[in-house]
Amino acid sequence: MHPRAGQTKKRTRIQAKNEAKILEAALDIFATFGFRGTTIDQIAQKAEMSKPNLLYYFRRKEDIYISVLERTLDEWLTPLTELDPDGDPIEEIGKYTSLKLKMSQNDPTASRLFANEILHGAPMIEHVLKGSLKNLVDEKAAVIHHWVKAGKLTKVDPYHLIFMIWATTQHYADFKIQMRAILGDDVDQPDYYEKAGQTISTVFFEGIKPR
Amino acid sequence: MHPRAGQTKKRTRIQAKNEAKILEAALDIFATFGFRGTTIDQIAQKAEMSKPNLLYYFRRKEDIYISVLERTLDEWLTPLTELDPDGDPIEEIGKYTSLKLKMSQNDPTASRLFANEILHGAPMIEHVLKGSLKNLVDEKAAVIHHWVKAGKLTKVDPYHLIFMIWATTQHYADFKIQMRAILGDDVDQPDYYEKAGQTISTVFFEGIKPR
DNA sequence: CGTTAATTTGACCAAATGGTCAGAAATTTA
DNA sequence: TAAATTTCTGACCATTTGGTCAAATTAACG
Repeated sequence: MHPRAGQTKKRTRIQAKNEAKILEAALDIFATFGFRGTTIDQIAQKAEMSKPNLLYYFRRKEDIYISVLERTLDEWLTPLTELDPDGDPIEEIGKYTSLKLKMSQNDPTASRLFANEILHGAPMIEHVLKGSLKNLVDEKAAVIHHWVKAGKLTKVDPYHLIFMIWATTQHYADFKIQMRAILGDDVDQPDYYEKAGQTISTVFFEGIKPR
Repeated sequence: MHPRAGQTKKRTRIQAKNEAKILEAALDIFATFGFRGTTIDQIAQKAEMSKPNLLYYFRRKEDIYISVLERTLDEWLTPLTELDPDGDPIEEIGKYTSLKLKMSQNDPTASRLFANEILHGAPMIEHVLKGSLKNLVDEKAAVIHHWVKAGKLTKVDPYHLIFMIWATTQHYADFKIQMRAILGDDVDQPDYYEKAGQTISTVFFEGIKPR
């Protein structure tokens, strides 16, 4: 029987293994070439199986894509959920920024996957953006707003601050090729990200205006 | 005779008009769907001409794409060239940031076009990135380095500072759909960008740590 | 006006690609 | 081991799409 036919049916060992293999391969390919730029054959080749066999597990290309997006999304949102309202504002934002930067360093494909999707109008995950993402951001923006009101942060708009953090950190995943063109292979060494983190921290906390 | 056959040949009135029409249409489509996601038919339709007629002016899809990239690139690099070594550092960086943000507001397609190209590995413009872009950035990074040495800026790495400015400002073009999902239609109003500019300025100049 | 050159189009082709299907091979289960 | 079920594959199909071409139409020019 087809593995997707019944959702309640128990998953086979082979099924679990192959689905994982496909999704892992697909993440890489989709992140590099986007949805339309990716062919099923590419994924199949990377997952070391024939195209019809891959289509035995996922009926349509779109199904693979959505699965990959969903699977990556949780991991992607987690850091923001950990922003603690009761913690020290500077420390909390520092931790969050640093964590996001680390994710750009260690798993740039996830960032690129979303960048692609959003650039193309987010046709597949618009409802997620307007749903759980919006809710989460609204919640954390309120936390930051509270910190500002309490005088624990300079007066800034919480939403734009969050956007700035996303922008600066994800830039290190999405635009790494541009950085490599400018700085050469230094960008592949760990101390590159250390320097990035230092600069980001300094600018975010102190600003560039000397005192 | 084919218009592309002889480069030195004078361009017809019709030729100039249609080429411009094509490139304008192509910018929009390529920025939205990327290179592979774009079909010649889409561009032809938007430019209000038949596909074979479009191919009369540009032999291959790639030719259109490269033309669009080249045409947009100059405009894209101009602001950085205007960073004046003899000006006041804070003022110069402020002007640059504000100009880039305005460009994201008024011509987001250009930003998205490059974001797409770079995300996909910059296959068409790698040589430009390693050439004129690298040179320009090296030059301006030296200027910033000088400012830092002179104590006119907080101690930050010039390259990472430039990357931060790119990231934050271009984010408002590339990720506008995500912002709209979170903030609604406010993002289409002018005071949205004003608020963005204020927040960016505050963070960049003062930092978020209250004093 | 009439000739020449530029422009436009419909019809068409070949390759790429998403997806199907009948049946072979392998695995599980009784 | 034998039947039942799952997994896998080669061959195949339909559509999309980049690109060609001969011929028709229009514009330019002497």
